[in-house]
Amino acid sequence: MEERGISRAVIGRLPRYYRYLGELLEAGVERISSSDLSKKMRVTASQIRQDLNNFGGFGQQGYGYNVKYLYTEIGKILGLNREHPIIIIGAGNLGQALANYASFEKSGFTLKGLFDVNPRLEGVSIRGIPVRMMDDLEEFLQKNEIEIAILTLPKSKAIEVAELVIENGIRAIWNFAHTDLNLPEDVIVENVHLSDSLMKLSYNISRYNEEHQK
Amino acid sequence: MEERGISRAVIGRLPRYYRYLGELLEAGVERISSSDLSKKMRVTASQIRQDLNNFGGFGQQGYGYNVKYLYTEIGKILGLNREHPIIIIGAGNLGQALANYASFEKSGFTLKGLFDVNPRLEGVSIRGIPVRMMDDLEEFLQKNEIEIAILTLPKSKAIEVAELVIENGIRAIWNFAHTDLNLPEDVIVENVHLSDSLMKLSYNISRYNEEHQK
DNA sequence: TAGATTGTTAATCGATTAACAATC
DNA sequence: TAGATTGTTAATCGATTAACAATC
Repeated sequence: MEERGISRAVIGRLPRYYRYLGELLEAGVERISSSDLSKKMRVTASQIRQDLNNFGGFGQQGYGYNVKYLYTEIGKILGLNREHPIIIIGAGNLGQALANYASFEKSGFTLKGLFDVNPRLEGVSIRGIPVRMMDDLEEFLQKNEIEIAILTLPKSKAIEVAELVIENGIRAIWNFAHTDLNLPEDVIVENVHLSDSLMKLSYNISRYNEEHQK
Repeated sequence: MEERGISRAVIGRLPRYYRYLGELLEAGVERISSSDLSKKMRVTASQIRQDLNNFGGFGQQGYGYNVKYLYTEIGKILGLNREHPIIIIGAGNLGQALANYASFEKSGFTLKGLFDVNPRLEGVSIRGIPVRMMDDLEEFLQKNEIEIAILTLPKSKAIEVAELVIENGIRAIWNFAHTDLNLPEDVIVENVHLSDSLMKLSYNISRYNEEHQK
């Protein structure tokens, strides 16, 4: 159904569309036109129609888009209709914050395991999932089908742990270590750099200050 | 020095350049050519030169770029040479994770205060900063010059708290609530949506799976 | 000087916007 | 049917890449 060769720019916008449609759905809105959505999201109506049409016609002339249908279809494109078994490696504050973030579950990301080196965390459970020690990781991966490993680890550990999980069948990594992981071609990685986003904020503040003291 | 009208795309790449240059600096590398940097970062050398030239000539023909100088200059462009007093509102796992992230300090973001509604956190300190109760926020903002408020709050609280801090002089917000904040024009906001990044990972997995079962 | 590599212009490519015919 | 709004083509705009003259 979905065509190959959709541009990065379009994909990058889909999650945001999905979120806004989710909000409309919760608010009980049944249908919406590209023009109304564009006002809400501060993008052009043209772009919304163009983006959606990459995947086929989800709307109807003279009517607009059915919110629930569109929400579901974008969910399918993003793969949110399947289950994604995940584990989190590194159960510090960030690991625990992610583990507690229940909305992931709603989108199909189900937490199967939590790992850490810190023996003090042994016995601790988060949302019913016990923190396991790193020594048990390899065996765990062999016994359980896990799709995504979420790494909240210090830079120094991230690379070796990434290699370990890949050896044991993991094909996708969501990386919060403060370094880009450069892994084999067939491993799918998203490197998250919160500090990049903070630096952009800082840049915008600088520009703002410059303009306002002229 | 820096010109107006630099494109978003360029700004978006600066933090990544900055990070890589930081790594080179730590590794003791003194100079680097756009071509070597391009291999390391998997972008074109042309793009690196084009990007940097938006801000003036940082390199030297026949030599390349001095790593330390370039690092410092990009830091200046991003505003990392100034101090940015910050507070974190919401001292749960995510708030604590951010408070503990010491590298922020290195880039000029100094933590001045931590706030939460949860009385159980009263008395808890993170890196020497005590968690204060939300009732004290307004007074605190009036007595201290704070530039950035970091919000790690549930959706339902985010909007009212954002309005409160803005009334008390905050001009920049780094927002981790699961909703976009639409605030007055003169407030600078970065909305962080971790789930967007996870959805992109999910999309990439889907495409990968499609291709490999053909 | 010869070699290397930038700064910068020109060419290409892709993404966004505008416009409108198709159609519900 | 008339009105509304999509799907889609064409026009515009911007960003990336290629090429090379300037210069260290």
